[in-house]
Amino acid sequence: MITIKDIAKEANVSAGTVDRVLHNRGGVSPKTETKIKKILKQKKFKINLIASSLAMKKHHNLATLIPQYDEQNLFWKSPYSGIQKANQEVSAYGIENNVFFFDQFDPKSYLKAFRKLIKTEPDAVVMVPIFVKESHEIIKLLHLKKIPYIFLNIDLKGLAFGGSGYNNLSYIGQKSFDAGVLSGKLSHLCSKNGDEFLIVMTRKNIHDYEAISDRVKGFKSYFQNNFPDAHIDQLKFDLSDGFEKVKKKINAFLTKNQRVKVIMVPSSRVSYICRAIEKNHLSRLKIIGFDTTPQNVEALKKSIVAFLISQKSFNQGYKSIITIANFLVHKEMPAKEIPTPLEIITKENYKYSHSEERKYYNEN
Amino acid sequence: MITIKDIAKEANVSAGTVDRVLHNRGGVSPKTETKIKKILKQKKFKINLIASSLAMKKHHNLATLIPQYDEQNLFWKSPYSGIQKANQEVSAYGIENNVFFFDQFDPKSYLKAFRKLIKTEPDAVVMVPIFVKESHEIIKLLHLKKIPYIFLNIDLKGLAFGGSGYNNLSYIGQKSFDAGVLSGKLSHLCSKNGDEFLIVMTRKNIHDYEAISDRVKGFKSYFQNNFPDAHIDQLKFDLSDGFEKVKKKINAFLTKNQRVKVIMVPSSRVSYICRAIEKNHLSRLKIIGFDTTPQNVEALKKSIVAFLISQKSFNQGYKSIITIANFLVHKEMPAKEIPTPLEIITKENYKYSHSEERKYYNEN
DNA sequence: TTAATTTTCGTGTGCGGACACTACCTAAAC
DNA sequence: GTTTAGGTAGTGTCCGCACACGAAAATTAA
Repeated sequence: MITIKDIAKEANVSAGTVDRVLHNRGGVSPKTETKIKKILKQKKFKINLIASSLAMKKHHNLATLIPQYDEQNLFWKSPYSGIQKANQEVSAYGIENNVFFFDQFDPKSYLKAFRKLIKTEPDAVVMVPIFVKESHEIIKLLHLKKIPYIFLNIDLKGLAFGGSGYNNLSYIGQKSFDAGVLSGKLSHLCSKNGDEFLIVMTRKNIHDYEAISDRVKGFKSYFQNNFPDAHIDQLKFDLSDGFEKVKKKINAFLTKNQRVKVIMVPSSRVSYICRAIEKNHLSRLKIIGFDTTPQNVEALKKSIVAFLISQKSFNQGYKSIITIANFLVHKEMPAKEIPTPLEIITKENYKYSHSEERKYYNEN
Repeated sequence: MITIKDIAKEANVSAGTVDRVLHNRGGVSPKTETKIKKILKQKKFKINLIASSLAMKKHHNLATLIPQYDEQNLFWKSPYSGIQKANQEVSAYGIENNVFFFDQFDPKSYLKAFRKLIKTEPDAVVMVPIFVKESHEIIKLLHLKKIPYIFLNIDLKGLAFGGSGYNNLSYIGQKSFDAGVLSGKLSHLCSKNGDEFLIVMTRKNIHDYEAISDRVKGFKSYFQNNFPDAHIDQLKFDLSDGFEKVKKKINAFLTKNQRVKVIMVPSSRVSYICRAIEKNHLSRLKIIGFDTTPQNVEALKKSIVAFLISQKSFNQGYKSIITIANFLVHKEMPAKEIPTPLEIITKENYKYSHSEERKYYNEN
């Protein structure tokens, strides 16, 4: 292993000078600089990240703004776990992360949580920009204070700051449209000629309306581009609809439309829909949904749901922190978009798919 | 962040004493030991791995024994890339890894490569135990020299050492049987009542016979457990069969058996089979294969292949090195089996699935 | 009580790099 | 010729931990 001292000796300079060259910190004459650079390349010197980050140890102060999860809505538990795992890892690098929760249905709590957050004067922010208007306010302030921020799970677009869009360092999450395309492909693969398709939308999680509608668009686009004659129906439910009403409506529809053989639920509420469907219908149906919430996985294991498309939200949370930590510590510029894999989960491969998440749970 | 010094101050002892407690190195009176341990827990002290590994920096010497890849057989390129990536990362921890290649069809080259390997006196070995008899010899020697070893990609079983099996630290790879079950599920999902299934086996890669036959067993078991009436045919080709012969045989079979609608190829040679199948047959077929070799991905993108089941061999290689490095540096005992996810790849999600591998390629 | 041991613990150094501080040298200004 | 500023380069300290060495304290033997 080549060290700075090795290079220094070779070039007849001190370690300090080599260091200056390595970090372009100036104060080195062109002659010695080129000499050192040559030796650097020749010996294939690479900074020892271990030693480097130990020596740097500035105290960085992160902040994270994410929705609170509860038993009704377990979706946000997963990214939070990933964030916790990452927090543990980066703490050795002198990075501390404060997490601030808000109610995903209450914009006011969002702003309130942010106000708390900003008081900690973070060096960078990871946020889930659920509410459009409020996020705009928040980001304006972050921009003003020159605090870098990244979007987690939701890719807020907008014509902010004179049409150039938001200046988030990165977006970490799923490409919803492509996820929809994939659900279209899977739907089609497990159908035969003449089968009809049904999209069931629930408005329970109003916030990710964007993502859900993109999935639907992707789904439709798959068929438009490949099998434009396919017959696609759509059912919409509202927050206010009770379970019984949903049940009645959907079963009536399925009774009337016996050729519907595949159902796609573009939200994470597929298990809810499954519970509403009567058994005599279930047997002829292939059902495709999103996200591996505990309830959805249950339905998958019972073979009620054929496919779940996972966005590995645990990894999303994990990656968001690691990404911003690398940015702060090693000045590593992340990609503007870090798309999550579109993971196809079935009853048969589930147990292999979230091993890291489960491992984390077991250890804690 | 809590440091050893913080603990020492709190306990009125020196850092050295805390260190002794932390590593059970003895020489500490029971009184102070319990006192320190209490404070350790109370303050939730965790060793700073960064500083720790910097201070430890013993020089570890790894060795890897894997098949050489070539244009005929690109499968082994992927794990090698993963290994290279890991090598880079662990080099900062003072770990050097020497890779030794052999011809996957030549047991002699396997032994020869190993003889070279053992001369470097490695502290641990990562190996792909392709050849049963020769591996037995190799492992006997490793056992004798007390060199820990892990299996990569192939899970060699055997009644060695008095029936207890091999003492590999870990196996990193796919659970072939379950991968077969998954292929069965996918096959079934994209079939309808009355469709017949065909398994096409090539004997080109004779070494992973075990894995391939396990996949077939898994495939069949899926149907036996769920749809025992399913009609499953099987075609076998030999190394000696030329492409033309394969072509003739398979097309004749498909012409005769028009109800065959799904083909499963349990090896990584699915694209080869696809090339052999005439277009008029292809249009009615759903084809499922294994491994994302460049040729297979090509067939996937052309919608000839419906599903590929990937074992993420890049990650396998990567993980094998990381695992053994953690074992050497942090004495972290790995799980006896580290199964790779069974990743379902389609045309639509391919681009999101191997991002790390591609990122690595781009950077190098 | 003192000497000889053994047990227990404190100190110092180094891992590789980052960075502040200082020392030197040259050249321009006086 | 002396002063001074500006550009270069060297030195030292610290990051948090591991480990060797030896000192102090406690115990035992004489």
